[in-house]
Amino acid sequence: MEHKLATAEKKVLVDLVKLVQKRGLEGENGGWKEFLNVYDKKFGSSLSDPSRRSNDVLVAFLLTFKKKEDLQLIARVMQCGANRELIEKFKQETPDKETPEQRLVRLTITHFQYPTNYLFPSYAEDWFVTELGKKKSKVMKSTRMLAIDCEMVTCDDGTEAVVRVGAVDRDLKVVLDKFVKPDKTVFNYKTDITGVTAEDLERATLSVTDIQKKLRRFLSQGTILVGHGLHNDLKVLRIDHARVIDTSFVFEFENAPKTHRPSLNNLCKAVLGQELRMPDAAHNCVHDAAASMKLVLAVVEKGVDTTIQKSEEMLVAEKKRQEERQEAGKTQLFLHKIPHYVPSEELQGVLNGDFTLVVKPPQKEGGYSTAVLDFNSPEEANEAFENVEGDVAKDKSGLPQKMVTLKLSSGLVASLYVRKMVKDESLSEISTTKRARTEENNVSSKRQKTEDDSEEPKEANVNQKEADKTKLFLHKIPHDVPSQELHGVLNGDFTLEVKPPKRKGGYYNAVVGFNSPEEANKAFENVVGDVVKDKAGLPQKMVALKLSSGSGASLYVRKMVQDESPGEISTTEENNVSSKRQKTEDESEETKEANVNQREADKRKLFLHKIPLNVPSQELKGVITGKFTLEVMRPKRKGGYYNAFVVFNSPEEANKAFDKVKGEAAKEKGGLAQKMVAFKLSSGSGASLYVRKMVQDESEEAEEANANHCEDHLKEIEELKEKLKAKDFANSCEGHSKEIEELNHKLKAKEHQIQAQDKIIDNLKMKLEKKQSKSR
DNA sequence: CCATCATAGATTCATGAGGC
DNA sequence: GCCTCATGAATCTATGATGG
Repeated sequence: MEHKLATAEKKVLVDLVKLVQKRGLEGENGGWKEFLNVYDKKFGSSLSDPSRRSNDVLVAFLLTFKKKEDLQLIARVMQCGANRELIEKFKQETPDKETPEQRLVRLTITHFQYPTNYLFPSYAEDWFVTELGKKKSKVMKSTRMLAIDCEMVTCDDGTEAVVRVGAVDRDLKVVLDKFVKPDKTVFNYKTDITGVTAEDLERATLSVTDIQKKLRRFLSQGTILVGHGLHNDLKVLRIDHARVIDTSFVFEFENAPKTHRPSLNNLCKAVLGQELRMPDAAHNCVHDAAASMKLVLAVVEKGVDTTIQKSEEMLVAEKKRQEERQEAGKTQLFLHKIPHYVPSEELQGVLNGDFTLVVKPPQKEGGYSTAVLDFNSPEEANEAFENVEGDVAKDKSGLPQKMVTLKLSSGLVASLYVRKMVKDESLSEISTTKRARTEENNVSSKRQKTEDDSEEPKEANVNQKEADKTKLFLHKIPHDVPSQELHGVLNGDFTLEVKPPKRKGGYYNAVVGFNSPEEANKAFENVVGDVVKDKAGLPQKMVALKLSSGSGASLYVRKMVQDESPGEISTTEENNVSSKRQKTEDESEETKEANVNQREADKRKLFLHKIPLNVPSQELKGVITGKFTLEVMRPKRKGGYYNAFVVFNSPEEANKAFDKVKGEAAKEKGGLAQKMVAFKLSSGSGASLYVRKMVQDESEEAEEANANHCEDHLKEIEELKEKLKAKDFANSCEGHSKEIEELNHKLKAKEHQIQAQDKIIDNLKMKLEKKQSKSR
């Protein structure tokens, strides 16, 4: 074995390692990755693609297998690889001697799916492995063929069992047609498909082993086994045979994707010009076996090409299906990759318009869901799609889609995709060939590009510098900062043009457009923060802002041009405190409303975080009092912590529950109320976690709270000032100057904080006023 | 209806380079 | 030294086709 491995072709070794990996087999050092970690200290499992490893490593890994069945599998794969090589070699050396039958065998066993589908665990005892016969050249030339097909039922243990076997020889003579008695209880006969009933099986006496025996005499001397999807049949019959022709491997429809294996029925229609069975009719294994034999004979005897044109009928059917899909798709939009934690109600907010929403839950827990939106007319669907914020991209098949990032009422940010179900009107003609389709795509992407090219640069080129003077550039904005909140960063009348992050979870940028250079300048000066130069020498300020969600964020505000006269507007001017932010026009009603709704929802929630993984979510119910539902989030990392939301029916209940939590109240970084809770698990061990409110109290009484907050700060400032004075007074030694400086610094920081708070309060007041005037 | 399979698309993760 | 970005590999998911 060692010798065989050492001299094997790289491809064989690579396939072997991949197969071993796929089957989850482990050698003495464990699986492939574990082996790498032990064997290769330098790269370890980071370079785990077998095809990028040397033969030596591959062989060393394969030699760690010592179990008998593993060794047998390895030997078999080696044999398989050797066979393939031999056949290729045979073909190259004597191309004229290859019989048509042998050519089909070669096509089958060199098919890329052959190794995964036709390597059976035939070392097991109840398997029947056929013998080819001694003389290779004779075997290669044998043209005897036998087509088989089976009908299977599902058993109560979920496995499949063969219940009927049909076999047909080269002359289409039926040599076997028997029912098989399964050795397990049948769960589902699937009679409409198999055509087999419980009654049929009452008379059956044969077992799989009996069938193996009956087939044995046909399968010597290099007889070729023929079938459609033959590996399925061989698997249930537990027969391992080396010379096979699988018609689903051999034939392919022109222009069909690689993965689309042809169905037996379609092949019959296209190659033989006759229908195998009426639609919805049950299968008959004798007919199916005969059909695959006829297909092979068509190639062998009539020289039919194995790459076949789709029949007129197929094309028509395809076209019809596509048209139907198009028609239905015109009034629909498709949402996909929706994270599991997005409640379906919140999806309504993603799009505007009148539609019905059908959500398909994720297949696995914690997976993604999809949803279909049905509109009343194609126009409405189109309009709703146009209104979605985001860049249009094409999915794989050329359908337009946009990535949407939405903020949930829970404070989480989720991203999902909105996809149209049809191509854009202008290119909606249905293409029938692949080439036409790709051409169409090229045209459309080109068209998009030229549009983009012609619009943006033209505008920008008119007078770049003049235009830039009226702009400020916000950059390094964390992705979780909603663009609406950026309005609070600057005062003045401006428009905001948001550039989405280049990568998910990355930072995004925004261009702020003012009416005049002066306004832009003024707004920049009013930003709280120190001016620094960026790399290119443009003035910029770092801004720390507090989001309505309570968390903090920082970003940069940069001028787009050099300062012409830096002293023109002084930074020490006092007008910044009282200036009120004007509401920009592009802040739509919907977003405002959505924000309000989110806040309302947030009020009813508490956020538990840093919950150790060993705390069962059930036990969390003991930490919080009251009636609530618990939404547990999955941990982001193994061995880390997890978080959870506690949702109450009303904000009051949430507040009450928070107050009742035992623990010292503190403020987290973003200023939200938070308590650390230590408690005992039922297992006896202790645990601790944090309970946090989701919102900072706002408007009405909340504003008062904010005001109090400010008063607190003022007090603190007074105190600091007094301290400063006292220090000054007590000793003016130089040794204390450092301390004084520090205190001064603190003072300044506090002032900044107050300014920021002021701004937020102003902001909120504005919003409140606006809302009240609206509701009147 | 179900299971299987391969694939494409998307995200996550790890890593190195480079800015601040 | 921390942070981001770019890159590529690994991993996950939905999909669509097959078979019964």
